[in-house]
Amino acid sequence: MKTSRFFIATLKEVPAEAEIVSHRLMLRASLIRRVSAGIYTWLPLGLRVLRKVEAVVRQEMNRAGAIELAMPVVQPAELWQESGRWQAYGPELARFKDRHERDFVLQPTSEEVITDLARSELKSYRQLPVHFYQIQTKFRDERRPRFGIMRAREFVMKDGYSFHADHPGLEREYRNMHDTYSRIFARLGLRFRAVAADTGAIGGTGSHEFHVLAESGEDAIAWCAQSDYAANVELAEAVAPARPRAAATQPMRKVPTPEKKTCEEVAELLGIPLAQTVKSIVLAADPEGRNQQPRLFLLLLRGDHQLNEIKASKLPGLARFRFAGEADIEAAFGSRAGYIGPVFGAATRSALTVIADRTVAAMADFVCGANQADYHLTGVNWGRDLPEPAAIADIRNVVAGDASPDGKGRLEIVRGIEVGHIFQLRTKYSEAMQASYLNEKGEARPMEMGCYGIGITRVVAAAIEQNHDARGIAFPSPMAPFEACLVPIGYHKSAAVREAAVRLYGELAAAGIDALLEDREERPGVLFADMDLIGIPHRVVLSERGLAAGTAEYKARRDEKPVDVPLHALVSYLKERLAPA
RNA sequence: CGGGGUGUGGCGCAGCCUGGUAGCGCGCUUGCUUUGGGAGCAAGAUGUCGGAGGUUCAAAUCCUCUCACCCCGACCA
Repeated sequence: MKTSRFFIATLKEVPAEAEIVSHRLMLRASLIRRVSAGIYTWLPLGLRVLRKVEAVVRQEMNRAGAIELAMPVVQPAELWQESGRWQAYGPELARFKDRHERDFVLQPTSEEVITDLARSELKSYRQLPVHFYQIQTKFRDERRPRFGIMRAREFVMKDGYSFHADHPGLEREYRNMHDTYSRIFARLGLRFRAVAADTGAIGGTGSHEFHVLAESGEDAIAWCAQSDYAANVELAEAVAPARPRAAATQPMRKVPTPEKKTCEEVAELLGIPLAQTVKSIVLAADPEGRNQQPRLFLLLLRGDHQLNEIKASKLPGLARFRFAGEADIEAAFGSRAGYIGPVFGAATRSALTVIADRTVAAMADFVCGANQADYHLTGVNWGRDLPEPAAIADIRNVVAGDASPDGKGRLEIVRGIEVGHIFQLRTKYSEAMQASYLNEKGEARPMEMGCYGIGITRVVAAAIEQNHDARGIAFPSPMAPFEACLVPIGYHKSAAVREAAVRLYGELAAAGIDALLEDREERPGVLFADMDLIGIPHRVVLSERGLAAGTAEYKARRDEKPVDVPLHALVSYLKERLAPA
């Protein structure tokens, strides 16, 4: 491809709309342009990148035995009513009526349509297992689209759905997809990690997320260098301290702490480590009934730890909790928020449920609020100053240095961008939509289902987050818009350079190298800057000087300095660099 | 949805407080020079100042309403 006949519309300045690196670079490099919030045009350069990612995904999915099909973007409401998602999905699901006033949705995923297909086409165990997938546009009316293509409303996803006669069959395919996804992201040249994810209400062994590691990632991942444990922090278990609780060494004392409300302030005032303090969080669960009081829960966490709301919501009675208000707190504790604690009389105790984090349950001589404004208690000990906690649970986020739940080392925390998710759906949809098959005995059985997604468009943004420098994008070769570029110096001045460039370009094309010939009438600096910005991984420069010496100059995008390569050896040299396919 | 912010040539911004000829840089057009890391000089073109209403002799500027977009929180590929 000649650049003069392609569309490159790079920007020197960053549009004000962009905040994160990948978004800025995608705009500057002319990969995308915004049309509306969370809705983008993929310019020719960006589309090439997208297609390359798709190609790798498609190839590996096919290799894994999945079969590609294409389902509609516009889907009838009836199927969604049948699965229950018409009611369950909420405003993220874009709905509209056609001219006959019939309801439709813009699909955010396609479980309904695929299950509808399966129930009408798959009748016998002999037809199972089967795995269908598509690569196609999705729409989710996000409450807050952001970061350009990273969290768009319209995006491209590879979504696959597998059907099985039994759970072991599903588990086999699940492992197959786990391996396939790992191969895909490895082939794309990304540093990634597969992590255990929340399985929600469905349960089972079944859900992993694939995260591209990047500082700007929205998710925190806990992983263990000494084992293969990795989990989303939302899910990662904080195990109980290995050491038993120490014996009490201090008497309980009430100390004045005027205007010091947070654990940090109190620790600083008293000159003690933050880890010696206990913070008290009050949650309220509103009852279904009309005039009943909300039930209050006092959650105790070490001062330097954070509440994990997902874990809390899984405790009995807290499925739909909210944070208690000032009024709730004062009514129960007789003190302002900021000074409350677990040491109180029977009246208060009967009004609420105390839940201590595992770490707090093992603390001794700790500091907490005194349930009296401007006072805290020090030297507090379980069993002596207050009853042993009624309930002990894991309610905090893990932090770096925590023991790994598999007992094989310590956890580290890294940030990641979720680009893939695999899930064992089991029979959720097949039961709701009566997708059953006949087994060997002629009995009807609901199909076991799995679903598997990769955010194709997000992969592009994530790859840029992970691979960029001051000059622009440094695409991993497998997803670069072009594999190599040929930059002749003086293309429009020197017949020798022009002829050499055209000849070499022909040789590269013949060798199957997807190269870009930079023939725009611009100064060299402009051309170099553009090629660096759009992230072409390999660059060859031709000049009169080099031609006279019988050499061309080669530089990889990430190299500091170029090297001279004899012209006659250039194609084989390049092929070697491009190598691993 | 809640909170914060921004809308001025294609892009990045100043001007607004204190009302009075709409400006700067980049980009674009033409010409000359330049040509190994985003060139120089000269001459140009491009604005209903997001929209509507109001105050005023006069509104980019003050007031009201509205729309769009961005950023921070609960969700997901």
